[in-house]
Amino acid sequence: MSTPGPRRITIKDVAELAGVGVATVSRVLSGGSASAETRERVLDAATKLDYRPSALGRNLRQQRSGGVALLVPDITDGFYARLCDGVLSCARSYREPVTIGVTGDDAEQEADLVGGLLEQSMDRIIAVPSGDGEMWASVVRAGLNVVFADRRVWSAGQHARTLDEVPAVLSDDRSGLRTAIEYLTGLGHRKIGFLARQGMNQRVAAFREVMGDLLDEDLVVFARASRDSAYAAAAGLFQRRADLTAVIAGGNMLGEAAVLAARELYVRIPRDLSLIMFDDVPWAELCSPPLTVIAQPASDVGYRAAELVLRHGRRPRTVSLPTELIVRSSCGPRR
Amino acid sequence: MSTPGPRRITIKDVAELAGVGVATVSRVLSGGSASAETRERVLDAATKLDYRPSALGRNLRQQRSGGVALLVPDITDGFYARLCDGVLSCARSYREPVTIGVTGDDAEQEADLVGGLLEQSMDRIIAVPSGDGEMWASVVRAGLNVVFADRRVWSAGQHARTLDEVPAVLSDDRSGLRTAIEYLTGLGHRKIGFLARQGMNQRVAAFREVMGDLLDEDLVVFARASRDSAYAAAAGLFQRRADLTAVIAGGNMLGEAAVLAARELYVRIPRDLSLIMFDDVPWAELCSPPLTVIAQPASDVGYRAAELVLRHGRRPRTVSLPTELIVRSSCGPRR
DNA sequence: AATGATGATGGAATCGTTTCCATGAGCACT
DNA sequence: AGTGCTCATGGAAACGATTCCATCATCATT
Repeated sequence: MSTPGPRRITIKDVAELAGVGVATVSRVLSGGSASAETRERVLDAATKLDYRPSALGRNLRQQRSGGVALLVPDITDGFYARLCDGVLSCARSYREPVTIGVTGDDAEQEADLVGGLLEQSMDRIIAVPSGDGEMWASVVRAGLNVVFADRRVWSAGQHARTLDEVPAVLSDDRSGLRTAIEYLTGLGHRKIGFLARQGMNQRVAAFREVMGDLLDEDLVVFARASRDSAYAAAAGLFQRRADLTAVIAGGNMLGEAAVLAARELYVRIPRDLSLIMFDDVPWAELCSPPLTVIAQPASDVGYRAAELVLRHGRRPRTVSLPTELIVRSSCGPRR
Repeated sequence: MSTPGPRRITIKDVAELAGVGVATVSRVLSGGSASAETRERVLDAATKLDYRPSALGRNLRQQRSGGVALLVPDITDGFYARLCDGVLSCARSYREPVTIGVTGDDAEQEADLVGGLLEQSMDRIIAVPSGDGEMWASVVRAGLNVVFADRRVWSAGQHARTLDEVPAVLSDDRSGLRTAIEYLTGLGHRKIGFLARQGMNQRVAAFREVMGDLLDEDLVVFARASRDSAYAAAAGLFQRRADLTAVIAGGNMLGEAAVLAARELYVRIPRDLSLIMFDDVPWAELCSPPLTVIAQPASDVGYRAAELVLRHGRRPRTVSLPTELIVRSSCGPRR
């Protein structure tokens, strides 16, 4: 069926043509020391033969496969798509392949995925973590090079130490939220709701903190990862609490759900309800009315995380990227 | 710094504990023949030691690394994000890791990426191809297992044969376009424009064909992959041809650009201009006015493509998935 | 001149798996 | 009893790189 084909060019061929040993070729090609003359001969031979080192051989020897793994909850969500894009673009400049896995914000799936990566001897992971600290702690202790992006796992119990060591690139939810809430209170709003997705602990915590006395725990609701669940959460909140005058959606899917639910229930934005959404997606401007948003540097988060995991130099504990309130037309004064 | 740690459990350890040779262990674990008793002993030993085969060793021996590569123009585009999601979800059920690369619809970057994959000895690629046939033909001849998704490369010259053999999963642009154009002509439109992105040859060809006598070549315009370019193309078209009464956007980024440009230029949709967009994204419904779209089964395209490349059974040449016109409010009668 | 330090070099081991091949046992048939 | 067949089995050879280690040359220092 398939012809034997031309044998792959190996380091041995290069060594032979250059009249040196394989060890020397390896050294030259990976930047080790060698005399100028030898170096030239080797390089010559390599180009003449169009030699491409096999990642397979290298990987086995080094007991680690190259490349980076990236775990996100949902690649279909514009925010994570941009985050991926950032990672991809950084990894590209290092010529490192990126393996992507979708966790669906589910601890079990995440653990599964990580298991697969372990089997592949992947030792660099960028993750938007969903699972419990237990699992991540064990991964870190196994010597894997982990960087968290967008959120980190809560240090719990005995693993606190291990997990606090893990670098993370986050967007500064708190400051964005603060600006947003100040903006809303400035417009007279007092009953402000928050639409969250499970796993958004950090963001919710920031909301609670910034709201301070104004906080009404009954106004923060959680949805699962699906669109339907987001819609249900939004619709439920709107119906349950007629006194609600403003709401902050914790992500673009939540925002979408809020707009839809509002429309369905004849709640007019911004007349009856002011809406601010986390994450500035292209359609926020196309929406009717154009949505006021807290813009997040999704792509930068990914890029920086990739840098952290790839450069591997001195590692700052955690970096926090600024968010920005972009005012459009979805907020109005309290009526 | 790092402790030597417990040595990895290898097949040799299992063999020793089970009192058999490594060859036997390998056979048992990969479903070869062995006596019932031996099989049990091996399986026992493996679980007792919590043995995980190393993908590295296997890969080197088999001269191919597992997993699938996926090349898309832009992961930030909702359509391709869904396509990725489909691939990911299929690959998951085969426990195969997926490596994603972004081509930016650029032949050179694509070739670069493919080079990287070659180096990794990846031999299964799902691609939304951007590059020339030359390159893909050589990849296919090198024995790689390629499946095209969303579009295929045009068979040119001597490579026609090779490339026609490559399976592809496409969405049936033609039928969707036909319905859309019939819908528009039914509303009285005659001057119908098409906003395309470079590389959308197939879709443009379908447009030309379906339009037949109505086709005005001056009304089909091309943009590059960026948002800005899409906006420029749309705005340019709207300004240049005041007699335009309807336009079809070849993708969601083009549609977005069209809405924005129209708004900017005080072109009212659907009063002054009817708009139909390829791809039903969540925000199409949130847009003002809600957009009439040609829905594409992006996720299915990805899923089927992954199936094709992974199952590798008898391979149908090409499969075409249906598209559907979803009428909302962005089209009106010609004025 | 003897000694030591430095640097370039190549042979060989190593990584963990799959697979080729030879061996030997068991069995049926002549 | 001898022959041939089918199995299960294990040793050993790949796969292609990196890297340890020993060797040797060169040069400076005492």
